Amino acid sequence: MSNLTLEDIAKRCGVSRSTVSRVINNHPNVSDKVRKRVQKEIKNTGFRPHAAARALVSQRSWTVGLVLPRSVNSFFTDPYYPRLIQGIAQGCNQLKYTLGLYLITDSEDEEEIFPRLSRSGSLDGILFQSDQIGDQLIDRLAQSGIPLVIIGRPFHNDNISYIDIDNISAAIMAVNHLVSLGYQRIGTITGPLNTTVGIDRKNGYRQALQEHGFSVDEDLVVEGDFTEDKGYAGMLKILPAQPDAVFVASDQMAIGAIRALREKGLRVPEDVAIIGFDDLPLSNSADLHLTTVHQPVYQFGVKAVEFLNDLIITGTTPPRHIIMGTELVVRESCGAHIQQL
Amino acid sequence: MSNLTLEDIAKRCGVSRSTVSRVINNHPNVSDKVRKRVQKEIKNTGFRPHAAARALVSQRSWTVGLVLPRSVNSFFTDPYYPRLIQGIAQGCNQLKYTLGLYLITDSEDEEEIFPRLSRSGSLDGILFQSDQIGDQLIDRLAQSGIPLVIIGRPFHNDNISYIDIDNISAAIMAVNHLVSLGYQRIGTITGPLNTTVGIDRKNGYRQALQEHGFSVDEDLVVEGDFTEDKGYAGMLKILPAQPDAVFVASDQMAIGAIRALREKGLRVPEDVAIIGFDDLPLSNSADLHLTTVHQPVYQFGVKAVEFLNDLIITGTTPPRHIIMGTELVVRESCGAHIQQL
DNA sequence: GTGAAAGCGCTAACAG
DNA sequence: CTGTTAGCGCTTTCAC
Repeated sequence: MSNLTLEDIAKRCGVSRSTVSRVINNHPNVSDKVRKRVQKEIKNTGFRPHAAARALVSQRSWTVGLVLPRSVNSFFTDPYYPRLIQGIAQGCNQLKYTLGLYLITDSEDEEEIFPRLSRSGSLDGILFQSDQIGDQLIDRLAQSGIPLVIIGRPFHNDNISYIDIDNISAAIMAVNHLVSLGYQRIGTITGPLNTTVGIDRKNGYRQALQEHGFSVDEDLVVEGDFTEDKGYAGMLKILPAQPDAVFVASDQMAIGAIRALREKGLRVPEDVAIIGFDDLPLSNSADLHLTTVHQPVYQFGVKAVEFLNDLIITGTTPPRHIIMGTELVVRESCGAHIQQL
Repeated sequence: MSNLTLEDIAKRCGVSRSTVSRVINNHPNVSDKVRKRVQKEIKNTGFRPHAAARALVSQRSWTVGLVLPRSVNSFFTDPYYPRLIQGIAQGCNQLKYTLGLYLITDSEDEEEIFPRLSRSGSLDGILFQSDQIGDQLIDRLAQSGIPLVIIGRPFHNDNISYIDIDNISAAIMAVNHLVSLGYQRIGTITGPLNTTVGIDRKNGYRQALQEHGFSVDEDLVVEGDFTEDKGYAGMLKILPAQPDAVFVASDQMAIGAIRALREKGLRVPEDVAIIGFDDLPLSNSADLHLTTVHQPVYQFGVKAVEFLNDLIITGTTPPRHIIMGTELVVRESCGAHIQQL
C-alpha cells in the first residue's frame, strides 16, 4: 500500500524531498508553516520512510540481534529467558530498536550463523548469551568490530564488554544467611558447570562456607542444569549426605528439589531448609514460599540494551563491565520465620 | 571490518561488479574459471554483501516479524510460547529469514507498533499471534497488504490467512475418551474465554457432552487462563460440583489442578481423572503421567513460517487456512490403564 | 560470458 | 529556511 516515496510527498506539498526528509527527522531548519503542511500530508497518506533506504544511507539498521546458543536448553523450560527477553524487548522499544532473534537450534551449524550476524548493514549491535560452546563465535564477532554485549560473564575473554550479576557475592549472601540461621550441613545443587553462572554460584557457596570455617563436603555438592527435573534428581542424590539446608542455584530447580523432599515425607524448612535463586513470579506461589536471591531479570534485559546502545554510539573500546546487584528475599523455605518465634 | 563492497572484490579479481554479484547470487552466466576466482576472493576477504543495499534494490528484507500481543500474559509462565518460538526460529533458519520479535509490552501503546510493522522495506511478512485486543491492529495490517499469517484463529475476521489446530475436534476427542472410560460427571477448566483457542476448546467440550446425551452442568465449567495458578484455583472451584473427570485446557493448568487435588487428599485418576492439552515435555515428568492432547507446537511454528513464505511469494489472496492435526496421548492421569486391568 | 549504466529511496553536505 | 546534488551498495536490464 504505502509505496509512496519522499519524492511523492514532496510533490504533493510543493517542496523538495530534502524538506520532507528534514520534517521526518525533526531537523530545526524548517518553517513552521511548511512543517505543518508536510506533517499533515504524511499523516493523511500514511507514508513511512523506506527502512532499507534509510539504513543504506545512514549506515544504521536500528536493529539489534539477540543470540541464544543452543546449549541454553532450559530455554523452553525455565521462565528466566522469556522474562529476560521481555526486558530486552522493552529496552528495544524505548530506544526504537527492532529486536532480531537468533536462536541457534540443534540442526543448525553454529558456524553458519556468523555470516548472518556479521553481514554489514543488518545489525547495529549484538546481545549474546554467554555460553561455553559459543565462545569462539563471540571472539570472532568481537574481532569483527561490531558492538557486542555478552549477557553473563564470558568464559575466557575478559577483554570484552559484558553485563552480569555478581553471582559469587549473591551465592555468598545466600549461604551466609543459612549459616546465620544455624544450619550445619549446607549443601548445594549447582547450575550447569559449563557455564560461568553455574561456576560462579558454586564458588560463592564454597567461599562462604570456608569463610565460616566449614569444610566443603563434596557429597553435599551436586551438579544440576537449572531444570526442575535436575533439581528433583539432585535432591534425591544429595539426601543420603543428610543436609539440613540446601542452596539451590535456581528457583526452577528448587521447585523440583522441594517436590523430592515432600515425596520422601520431609518438610521444608523443618527438615531441610531451601534457598533458591532468581525470584521469578513462580517462587512465591500458593504452596511455595521460597526464600531466594532476587535478580532483576527484566531490568537486566532493559539495561543490556541501553548498554549496547551506548557502545553503538560511543564505540566498543575499552570494554566495560556492568554488574547488577541482587538481594536476598526471605520467605518461609529457609526457616527464618521459625527461628523468630 | 567487512567494509568491503562488491566493487572492491571486483577490482581485486579484475572483473566488473556485475560479475561478482552474479557469483554471489548463483546466476548461471559466469564462467567456471571466473566463478572460482571470485568465490575464493570472497572467502579470503570475508566479504558480505550489505544487507540494506540489497534490500533496497530487491525490495526484499528477508526478515519476518513475529508479533506477540501483551495479553499473552502466559508468555513467561507457559512453555508453549518458547517452544513455538523455537519452531518459528527453525522455520526462519531454513528459509533464510531473520526473525524480528515484537513483544507488545504493557507500557507501549499498541497503536505505536503499527508504523514499525508497516514501514515499508523492513518486513517481508508478519506472523501475528491471534488475540482479541490486537484484532483491529490485525485488520489494519491486512489492509496494508503486507503478507500476514495469524497464529491461531482470529476473532472476527475469517477473511484472512491463519494457521491453527482444530481445537474443537481436539477437545471432542479428549472428552469422548473420558466418556468412553465411563466417567459421568466430566468438568472442564477452560482457557481464557477472550481468546479463540479458549472458546473453541470449551465448545468442543460442550459438543462432545451433548453428542453423548449428557447435559452441561455449568458448575462443572470454570474459566482459567492457561497458568498453573488458575489451574489450581479452578480445580478448587470445581471440586464442590463433584466431578469424576476434568478436561483441563492446558497442561500447565493441569499441573496446578493436580496439585490442588493432591492437597485435598484426592488421587489422580482414582478419584478424579484428568486430561490436559499441549503435551509439552513437562507433561510426562517423573510424578506426572498426564494424558493429554498432543499438539505439534514446534512443527506448527515451522509450518507457520513456510506458510508465510508462501504468501510472500505467491501473494496474499485468496486467504488460506491451515489446520494442523492433534492426537490424544493416553498416559495414566485419565485412568485408562486401570480400566484395562 | 561479461561490462556499463541506471536506479532502488533516502540523508547530508553544499549552495543560495 | 529551502533546493540541488551526490552518493550509500547492490541488482538488473541491456549491449556487446
